Amino acid sequence: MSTLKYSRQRESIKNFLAGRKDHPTAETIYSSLRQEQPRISLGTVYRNLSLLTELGEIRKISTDDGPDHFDGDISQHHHFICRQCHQVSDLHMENIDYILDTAKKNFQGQIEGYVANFYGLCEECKKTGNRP
Amino acid sequence: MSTLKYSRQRESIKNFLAGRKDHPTAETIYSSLRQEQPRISLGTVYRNLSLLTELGEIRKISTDDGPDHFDGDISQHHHFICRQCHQVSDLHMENIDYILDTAKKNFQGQIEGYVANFYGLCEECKKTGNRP
DNA sequence: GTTTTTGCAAAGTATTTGCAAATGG
DNA sequence: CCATTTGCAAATACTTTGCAAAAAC
Repeated sequence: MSTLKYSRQRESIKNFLAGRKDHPTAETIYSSLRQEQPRISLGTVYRNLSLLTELGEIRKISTDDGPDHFDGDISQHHHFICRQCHQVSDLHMENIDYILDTAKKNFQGQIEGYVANFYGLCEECKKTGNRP
Repeated sequence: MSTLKYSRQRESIKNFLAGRKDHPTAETIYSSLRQEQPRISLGTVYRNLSLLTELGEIRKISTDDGPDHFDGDISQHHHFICRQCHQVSDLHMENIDYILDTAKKNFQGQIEGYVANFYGLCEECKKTGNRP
């Protein structure tokens, strides 16, 4: 296995994610970082996002459609995805990890984790009454 | 809005899904149906899968990586995705819809539904001791 | 006959990868 | 120096789409 070396790009990506409450896509991260580091490449962003996700330093949020989003907050929480504007927001709520126990009851394999995504209309889209 | 016309291709796709307990991808469905209908196209498969999903006659299963899977069983249940072989299996379990109520407590938007995917090692991969 | 659906191929979106050069330790 | 990371561009994976022909009604 290989040792991890410091990289300014990776550091920026981590910092960028840490400083935001929304959940940007690779493309968004790329565009933003490019203002400070004009030579950073999209490939590098993707490579580092994958690496950081594997390391468990950030979380990847896959939705039913569109690109993946990324979250610098790895604390226990879930996400809400608006079916209208596709915004991803945090959904801090009481711990529901007991659904793991419920799931394990009738399953032979080894369950290690779960992802719960909630769907609907975000506050904004609800207000503006946008149609499905 | 437009009226729906019968199509042999759409019917085959529905039947194919109804006759299986696994959760094939568009590509798998395409390959299988092609043995009976050599001229069916992948585009048609995708178009019908989207349509059937919108109509609520089948379910689309998006995972953290790889192509979407499809499920002909629209009864209330969840899915387990093996991190090793990427197989998707059914996880019939006690109803956990109350997590909706838990989620709604601290959220301003309108939550309409959720998707809970469970991850880990399937029975097979657990046995054969494949590494992560 | 009119509308919907198809097959085909081409385009679109999201992501990964090969490689030589740059950077880190 | 040697190992890792980068930028760039090309490649890949998955899905959607335009259009003329075929099928449904």
